[in-house]
Amino acid sequence: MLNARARVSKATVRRIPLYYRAVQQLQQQGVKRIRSERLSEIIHIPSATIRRDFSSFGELGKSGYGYSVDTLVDEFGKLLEVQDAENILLVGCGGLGAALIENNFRRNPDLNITMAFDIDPAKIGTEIGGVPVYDFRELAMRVTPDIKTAIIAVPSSAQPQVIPALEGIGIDAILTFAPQPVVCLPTTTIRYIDLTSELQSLLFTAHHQQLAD
Amino acid sequence: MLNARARVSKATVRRIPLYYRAVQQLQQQGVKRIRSERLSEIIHIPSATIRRDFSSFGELGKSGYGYSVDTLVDEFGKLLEVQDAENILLVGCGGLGAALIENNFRRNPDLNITMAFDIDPAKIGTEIGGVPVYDFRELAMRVTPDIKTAIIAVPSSAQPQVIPALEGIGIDAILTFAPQPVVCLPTTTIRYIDLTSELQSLLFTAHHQQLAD
DNA sequence: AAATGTTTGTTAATCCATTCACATAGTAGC
DNA sequence: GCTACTATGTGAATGGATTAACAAACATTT
Repeated sequence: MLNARARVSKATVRRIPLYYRAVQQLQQQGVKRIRSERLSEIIHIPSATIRRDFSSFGELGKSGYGYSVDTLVDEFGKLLEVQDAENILLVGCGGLGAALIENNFRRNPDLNITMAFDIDPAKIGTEIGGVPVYDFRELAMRVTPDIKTAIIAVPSSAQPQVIPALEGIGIDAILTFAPQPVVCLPTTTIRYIDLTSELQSLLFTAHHQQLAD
Repeated sequence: MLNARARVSKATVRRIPLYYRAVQQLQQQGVKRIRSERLSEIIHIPSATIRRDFSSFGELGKSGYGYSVDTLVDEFGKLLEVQDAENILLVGCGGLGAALIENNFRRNPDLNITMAFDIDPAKIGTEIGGVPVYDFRELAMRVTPDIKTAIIAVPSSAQPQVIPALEGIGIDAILTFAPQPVVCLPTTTIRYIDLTSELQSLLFTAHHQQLAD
């Protein structure tokens, strides 16, 4: 599994889910073996990059043969720990939060939003897509100790109060849609999805493009 | 404005929206000048990176003084073309699509989702947050020629049909939530937001982290 | 107006990631 | 088993982005 000698670069980490999804699809199609060159055509990542990425997880392939699809599914599955379910809490049940609950990463049975929090009395006590919505002030009371991951979909201004509360109950991985930059504990891994920034930088590139990007 | 001699790196482009948002906030707070060192504390980007980024747009600052907040707001506003409204169409009015319409980038009056498309008869003809939902088969008929930008929030499997249709009506900038990699015209700028991948790579980092990231 | 202090813009150094290119190791056919 | 292919894994080269560090430019104070 994780090759102690080789370090896995950040860029590689961001690609693991793409690899995993692609080899899963191949497996479902009954494909048994895959060459880096062919995989490159499917996911639009250069074959040299694929080979280097794969090799940082050990020697997964065979010269003159390629990679066994089953092996890749296994290995990436282990890397992403898809065997043990990841229970996730969500803070903020506005339109975006509700959409995330309803979606609930349906393709990935190991990813489950199991509870949600809000401060709106109209929402507290209800269920969204079978997921109970609790009062955010009852966070510590309601949360189960298996939950280490949170998704934040609250207005940016509310985020500075949310993060310390989450850290206080043992959350160490946070995905947030609020662009407000925050200070968090060194043990907390945080990732931002900033929809407005994505759109604005996309438009900048489109408007100023000489060459395709 | 755009400094012809200096080229703007992709990494810089992705930061422009963050800079714009920060200097707007400073302006609203009545702040007149800002040093790169101080801005660095606010947005958590190293001051050297900020200075290098800013200098790629011309000499915006003054030695021994810093940057005028008003100048920065002006310049970044011009770069992002916030004076002329960008009309956007949305394809796919499921939970996520509806949430995006209702949000509609409210902080940015220049970004407007003005029409939406779906193939569900139950949705066609309705309005979501004041935005009309049309039949996707009427795309060419309904679209106005001012629209050059689209957001796709359809199931991944439907995306290969959606993209060529959009390109056919002159769309050249696409933001999509469907991770399915696609081939598109060289003149089309496309950006993916892949929620599952973001979450999976976040979890990988959190689980395997020795050092904070 | 001179002296002191501050902060930029940029050159050089470093770091990280991608890509090339090929020796090596294995496959497939005969 | 031997020969001709094929595709990996990786050392070396390249490219892109970040960071350090400082001369030059301006502000401020006296």
